[in-house]
Amino acid sequence: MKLATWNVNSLKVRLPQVLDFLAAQTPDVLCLQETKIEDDKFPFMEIIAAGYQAICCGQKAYNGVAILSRNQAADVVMGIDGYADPQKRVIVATVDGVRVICVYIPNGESVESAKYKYKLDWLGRLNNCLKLELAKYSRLAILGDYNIAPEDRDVHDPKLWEGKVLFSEPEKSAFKELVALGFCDSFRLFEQAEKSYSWWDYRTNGFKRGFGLRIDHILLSAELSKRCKSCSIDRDRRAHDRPSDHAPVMVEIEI
DNA sequence: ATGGCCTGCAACGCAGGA
Repeated sequence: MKLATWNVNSLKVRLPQVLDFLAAQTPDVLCLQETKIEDDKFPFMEIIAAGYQAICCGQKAYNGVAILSRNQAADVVMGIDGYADPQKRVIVATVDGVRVICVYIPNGESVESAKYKYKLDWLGRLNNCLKLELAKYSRLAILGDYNIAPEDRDVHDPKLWEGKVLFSEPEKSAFKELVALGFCDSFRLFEQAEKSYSWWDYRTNGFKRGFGLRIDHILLSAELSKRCKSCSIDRDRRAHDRPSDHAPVMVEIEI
C-alpha cells in the first residue's frame, strides 16, 4: 500500500501535476493540503477519470484539505472533533483498513504573531485528537504539512533558523509530543540522503540553492511502522515548471 | 542582499504562505 501527501498550493493550478503524480506513482491514498478551493468547485470529474475517489474539506482562497483514494473512504470526519475551527485543515477517513488523517498544521507566521499562538493551541488539540484515534485504530497514519522542521538535519541552516517559526523550541516540542503518543517519523526509519527537504522558498530561489526545510511528514503508528518498507520525498516535482513550493512525500507499507 | 515569488480575490494592491 502506498500513502502519499502533498501540499499543492492551489489544486486549481496544480491539478495537471496531481494527475501526473497519480499516474506516475499510483498511490493508494494521496492527501492534499492547501487546495484553496470550495467543495462545490472541487475537480471530482478529473479525479474520478484518473481512477480515484475524493473527499474534500475546502474553503475559498485559503487552506483546504482532501483525500484521494483508489478505494472507498469510510467513516469520514471533517476537522477535529469538538473544535469549531473555521479554517479547513483536517480530513480523516478509513481506507483499506488504515485510518488516514490528513493535516495542514498552521504556519504561525512568526513567533511574535497571534497566528503562532493559534498554531501551538491547534497542535494541542491535534494531540488530543490523535490520542483518541490511537485508542480506536491501531493502523493509523497522519500525513501532511506540519509546518515544523523537527531536527537540525531537517533545516539547511539550523543556525539561521534557530528560534524562528517552523523551527522554534515550542514547535519542536509539540512535534515530539505527537510522536511520543506512539508514532514514528517514517522518513527516519530509513537511510536518507543528507539535505533532504520537502519545502523550498519560492522567493530565495531556494530550490536551486538547496535552501529547504523538511516540514511535510508521515507519522505512523507502531502497527504500521513495522510494516513500512520505504519513505521518500519526490523532490524532482519541485523542479517542475510552475511547481508547488512543496514536494510530495510517500510511504510504502506491506499490508 | 535588510532583497528576491506564488496564489486568490478583487481589483490594479492586499492577505497569506513559510
